[in-house]
Amino acid sequence: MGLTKSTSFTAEQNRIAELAKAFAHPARVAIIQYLLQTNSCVCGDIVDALPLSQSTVSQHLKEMKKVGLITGNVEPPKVCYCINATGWEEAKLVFNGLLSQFKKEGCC
Amino acid sequence: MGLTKSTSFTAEQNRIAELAKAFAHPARVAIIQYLLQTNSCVCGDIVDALPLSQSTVSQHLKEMKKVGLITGNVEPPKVCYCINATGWEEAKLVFNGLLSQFKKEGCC
DNA sequence: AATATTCATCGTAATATTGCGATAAATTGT
DNA sequence: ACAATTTATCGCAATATTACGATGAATATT
Repeated sequence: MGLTKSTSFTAEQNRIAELAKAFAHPARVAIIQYLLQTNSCVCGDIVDALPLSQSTVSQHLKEMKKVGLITGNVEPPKVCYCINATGWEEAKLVFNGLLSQFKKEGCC
Repeated sequence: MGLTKSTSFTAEQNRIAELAKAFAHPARVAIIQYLLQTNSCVCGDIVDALPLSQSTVSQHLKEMKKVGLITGNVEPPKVCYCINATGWEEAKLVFNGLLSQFKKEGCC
C-alpha cells in the first residue's frame, strides 16, 4: 500500500504536497474561506458554520495548524483561529511558483 | 468515518479541494514538475523518473487526468502526457483567487 | 499469426483519512 | 469547591488512498 517513504522525494515536493493537503478537502476549504471572510475566527463559530461535529472540526483545525497555515490563539475559554500570515505567504510563493511555470508552447 | 456528502459543501469548495488533491501527494508533484520541465512527457519516461511502479504511476496520471490537470495523447504504442492548458489556467485562477484574499490586518 | 512494446486495469493489501460520540482538560463565574 | 463553557483528545468504525504484481488491451513489427 502507501509505503512510499517521503525520503523518495525532495523536501520541496513533500512541502508542496503538505500545503496542498490543507486545501484538499472541502471542509478545510470552507474553514479557510470562513477565516478569510470574518474577523471572529472563534472555534465555536467555525463549528456552527460547518455541517460537521465539533471534534471533527477540531481535527481539521489541528492539521492546518500543524502545516503552519493557521494559528490558534487561546482566549479562555475560547480559542481564536486565524490565518497564519507566514504560512500563507509561503503557500502563495509555493503555488504561484509552481503554477507560473507552465508555458503553453507545450509538447502534444 | 468519511461520510460527509460533497453536497454539504459548495461546488466551488469541492472543486478547489479536487484540484488541490492533484498537488497533495509528493509523487503527483514530481510528475507535474517533470511535465513542466521536459517536452518528452511519455508515460514510460515518467515511470523511469519516479521511484514507483508503472501501475502506480499510471493511477496517479489517471487521477490527474480526471480532474483536468493533464491530458494523455495516444501515440501508439506510447502515450504522451502533458499539462492541460485549460485545467492549468483554472487551477491558477482558483488558487490565486483564494490565496490573494488574505489581508494581514487580521484579527488575532 | 506470433511476438514485442507500452500502457491501463484488476485484485489485493496496507495505511491514511475522515468522522463521531464520549470524555478529558482548561478556564470562568458562582 | 462547584458548575458551566469551550476546546482538545481518545477510541473506534467506515471509507479513501496508495502501492504493487499480474494480467489485459492495443498497436507495431516480424
